[in-house]
Amino acid sequence: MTARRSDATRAAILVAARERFAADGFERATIRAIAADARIDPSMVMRYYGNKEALFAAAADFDLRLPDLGDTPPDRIGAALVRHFLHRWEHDETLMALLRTAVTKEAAAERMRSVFAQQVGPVAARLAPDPAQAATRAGLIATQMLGFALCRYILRLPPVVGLTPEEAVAWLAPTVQRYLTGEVS
Amino acid sequence: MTARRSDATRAAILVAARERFAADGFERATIRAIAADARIDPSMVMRYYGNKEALFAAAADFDLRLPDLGDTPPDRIGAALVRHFLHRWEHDETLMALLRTAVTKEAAAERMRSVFAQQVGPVAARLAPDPAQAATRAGLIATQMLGFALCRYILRLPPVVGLTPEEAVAWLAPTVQRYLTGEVS
DNA sequence: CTCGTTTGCCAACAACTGTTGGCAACCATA
DNA sequence: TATGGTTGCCAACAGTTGTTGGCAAACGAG
Repeated sequence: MTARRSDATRAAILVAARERFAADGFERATIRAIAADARIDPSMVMRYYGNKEALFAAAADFDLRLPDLGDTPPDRIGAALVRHFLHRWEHDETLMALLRTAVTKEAAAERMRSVFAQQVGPVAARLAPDPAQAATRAGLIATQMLGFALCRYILRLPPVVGLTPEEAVAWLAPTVQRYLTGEVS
Repeated sequence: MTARRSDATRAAILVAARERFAADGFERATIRAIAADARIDPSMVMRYYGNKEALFAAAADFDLRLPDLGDTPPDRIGAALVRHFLHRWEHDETLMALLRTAVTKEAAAERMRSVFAQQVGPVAARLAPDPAQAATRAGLIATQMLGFALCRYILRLPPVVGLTPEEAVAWLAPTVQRYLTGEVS
């Protein structure tokens, strides 16, 4: 596949779309605003991505990129996971775009579900004492990590915004660790 | 103040507005749809509530109604809080309307912040080992409770939806308890 | 150079949005 | 019964939205 001359435009649209979706959510991010950011005509967005939903699907294509964790001591996996989540969240606005949209668009919610099922699920499956609980444990981890992101990056609750990354890890790691490997109460 | 003849209409509008805001979020919930649900003309909504933002403010007026907890053993407060949150969430769509909107509307986010600061804050202030940490502890509780609500009621992650209320309490109570009274790691 | 394709912009459409003003029916009070 | 405010609906406005079709310039293969 040879590089097309319009690849730069396509990429610029994608970058602008991610920014707008992350900052405003799906409905408030308009094609016109995205096109203006990318310095092209709104009709180009339609030509290259079909429609707004497809553009979002392309812009919100996301991978958690969980590290292997194979050589991490089992009792430190919680901290490693929290640290990784935090890092991903701070350096990639795709997650923010996805969450802001998932709250009101079923298609985005479905993608969020699959991200956690396919990427956190396996980690839980490998480490949970009882494999039958793996999905539940992955779900519980999702509640804590997504809740933290919601409060810190979206709602911007002052006490949560004020935590340093290491303080956040110190507080959340035991929770995630317990959800992953702890006994059922 | 004598009861006006239009009070029933006002109330019907508010009920319909809460339902729509909870189900669709602020932008997708249209005045026309709300009016249709309430079986009145869209212009009535404007006459009685001024504009859409004011209508939302009226519909999303929310109180967590945290119980006194004065006679609850300190080590059971976590469970009591989780149980109460769950109950509130299942029986009042106002919280859902608020959360769905807070993700994209700053005014709603601000209300969410004040709900937690003014209603969860005092509980933490009374029970936290170090009063200086009260706000942080309240914030951490918010991350877990809002994250759980997000995953269960909005994103509908299957493993989280599948938990019975008592299972949810069993899993989350230790987390909330630690955030409230546990030592800093 | 020539010609078909690609890239881009402009203008417009149709649908939907929040919002407004006017008009008819109703009601309580005098 | 007359009057002034209340309740409700209809029609319309102005702005914004996603989306489309056509046209001009630039490009690349022959």
